Amino acid sequence: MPVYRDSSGRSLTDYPRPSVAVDTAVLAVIPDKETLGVLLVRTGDGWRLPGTFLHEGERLADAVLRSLRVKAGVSGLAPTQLHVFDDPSRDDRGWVLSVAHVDAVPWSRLTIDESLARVTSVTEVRELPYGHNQIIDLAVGSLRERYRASPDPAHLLEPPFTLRQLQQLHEAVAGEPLMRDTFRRTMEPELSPIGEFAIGTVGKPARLFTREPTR
Amino acid sequence: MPVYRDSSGRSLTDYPRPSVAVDTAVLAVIPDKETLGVLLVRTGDGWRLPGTFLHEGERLADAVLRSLRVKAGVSGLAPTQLHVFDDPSRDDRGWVLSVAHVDAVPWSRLTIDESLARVTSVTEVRELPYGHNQIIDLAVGSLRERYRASPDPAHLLEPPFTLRQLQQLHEAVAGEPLMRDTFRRTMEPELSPIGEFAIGTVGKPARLFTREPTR
DNA sequence: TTAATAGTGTCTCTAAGACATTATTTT
DNA sequence: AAAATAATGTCTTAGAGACACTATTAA
Repeated sequence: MPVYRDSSGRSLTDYPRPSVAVDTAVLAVIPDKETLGVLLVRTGDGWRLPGTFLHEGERLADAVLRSLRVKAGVSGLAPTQLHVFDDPSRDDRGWVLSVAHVDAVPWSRLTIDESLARVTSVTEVRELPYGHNQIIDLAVGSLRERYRASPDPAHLLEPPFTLRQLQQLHEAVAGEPLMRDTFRRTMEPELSPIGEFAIGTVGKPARLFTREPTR
Repeated sequence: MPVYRDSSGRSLTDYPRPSVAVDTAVLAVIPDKETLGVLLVRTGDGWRLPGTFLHEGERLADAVLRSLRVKAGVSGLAPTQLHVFDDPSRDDRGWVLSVAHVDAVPWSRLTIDESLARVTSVTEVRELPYGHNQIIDLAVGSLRERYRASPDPAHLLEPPFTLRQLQQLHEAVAGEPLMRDTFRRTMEPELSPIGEFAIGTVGKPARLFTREPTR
């Protein structure tokens, strides 16, 4: 295949190009705390979001998946782009653009090597390098937005589940209590009762739902 | 300044890197048509969105502004990132990432060289190369979202203006008629009457507003 | 039986939508 | 005066929020 030449006879690689990295905020609901946490990996002198440089011919999403397989043992995610951070002085190693990503994962699917990574509650994250705090803010806002109007869009809950379980998940994501009546009215049209009921719980057994829409 | 070396003794530029481009959908309301238009520039064999390669050490937003100064004679914009297009086979010239941007500009500030560029109604845009149709769709959706809840956020209208002028602008952006009562109730809290009235118009003179919030 | 929780009914208040009425201008 | 448009009032309906009541389980 012939190399493209522009009007000055130069190929694309004759011009300066930045390195391109991906950094990802992997969010999960921490079971005991009932709150959103973010996956951080250890560096020489602190913590940062997992990230990697884009390899030749690689898709951004694939670079994200590759970085997460190694650092957190998770696969099968579907990362979403948030923003490109492009401040030339952002990274002291050189000219590096970073494409920030977000995804959410069920806690049970995170298999973390404690010596390499940990999950920190988003309200307790310290100052991170490379503007990673800003990525976390964007990521949390983005996830909260998605969870406002529809039931568990990131599939953090394994169906079937009860409305209460769903609401507790949404409250953990939102970081605040939600109103029961409004929550039910908003979510129920997008749920299907499977005709069975929760067992072994105190109180009247709750109907079990799947995420399938009613229509 | 010493060059950074990784654990293999290589610098960042020893690894393959993509070229990074910016492509921008510049949207404006076409006066006669009362509809959204997008700025297209001529290429050898058709039309495309204005774009350019990122120069060394340059910010993405500055690359956008540089490309638009030349092609459309507009300056002072504030482009917003939409998405990074990263399909390695997207551009037949090589490995090129494109960061799509959007901005809106008052029609009166577009000074177009007819031999280089034109503005086409977004409903009449033909098939474009490099996935540029998708950028236009994202751009229009993004602008419509911004205009749903607040009065002329992109400052397409020069204050002072009447509620009718504002509604006509919003209808051009939305691409559909809006309900007068709802529109007024939504927008009026974020407008300040300047105490003067439109003159030379048929009917009862309308109050003039500025975009300043009432609080 | 009591405590806990689910499911359902319903009251009030507000906002959206729709429409009518009045005010004030140009033609 | 007639036509046009702005400004305002108000009626109806739907939904949000709040709360009460009933149903059904475990302890």
